[in-house]
Amino acid sequence: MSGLEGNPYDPNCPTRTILDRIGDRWTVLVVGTLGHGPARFSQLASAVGGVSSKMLTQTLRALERDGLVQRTVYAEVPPRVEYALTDIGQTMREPLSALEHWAKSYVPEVLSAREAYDTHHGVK
Amino acid sequence: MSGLEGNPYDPNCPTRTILDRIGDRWTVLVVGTLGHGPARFSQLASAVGGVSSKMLTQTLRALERDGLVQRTVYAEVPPRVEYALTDIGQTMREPLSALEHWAKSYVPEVLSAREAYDTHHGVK
DNA sequence: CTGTATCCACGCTGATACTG
DNA sequence: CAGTATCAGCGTGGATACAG
Repeated sequence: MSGLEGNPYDPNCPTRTILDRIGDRWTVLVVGTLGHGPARFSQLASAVGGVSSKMLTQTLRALERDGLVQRTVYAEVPPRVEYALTDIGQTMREPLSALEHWAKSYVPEVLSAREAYDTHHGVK
Repeated sequence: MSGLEGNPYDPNCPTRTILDRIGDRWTVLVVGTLGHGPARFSQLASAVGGVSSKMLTQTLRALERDGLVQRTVYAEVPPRVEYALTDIGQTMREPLSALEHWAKSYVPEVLSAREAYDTHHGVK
């Protein structure tokens, strides 16, 4: 019964695990970019936009550790490193797309609900 | 083009908006619980488990502000407050379920990928 | 019962500088 | 090119106490 309910700290709760991963600021953007095909570190950096190399590395490492992204280093000079979604990584795009689709459909309403709320209560 | 790509700080990016909301620790649990039907504050508290009243209130207020949850106060003694998903709130359950379903299917693999990774690299 | 008010510690994140 | 190292700031969330 560890789905939309359950202890949020339970490391065995699958939903919490994935939520913790996609809840950060860059993971979804990186997965979305890699969905178009493999990309190099610098390509990802400019495609995502505004991400520091530290954060990009950190995001990529987490994804790699989870088996969602494949990291390939080519022994060249200058160094070339390519990242690609694994098969599992690919499957994650679907629920993410569902979320994106929902967002595009309803967030405008959410935003206007916020305005209305802020108008009737104190806007800070 | 503000979907799985785009500026993560853009307040107009729908995906970012929803990700910011469900990325926290309690929102998904609360929505999941309310999916079974309306519930009172104390019912939510025990159903979710481990949440402080501060955090539960904060989560509920955010959901209410976004028009996803309806808050109804009954002028009784002792006070009774009931929370329920709005129509829009209900629609959000679908993409959340998709995510949950994905999680249940693939997180076991993710977890073993982590173990494998930690074995080959330094485990802390 | 249903919250509100404080205080505080932790972790995430960005900026900056440096390296193979 | 593709990172790593270090540091500092800020927000998020928990504990606790109190209130309508």
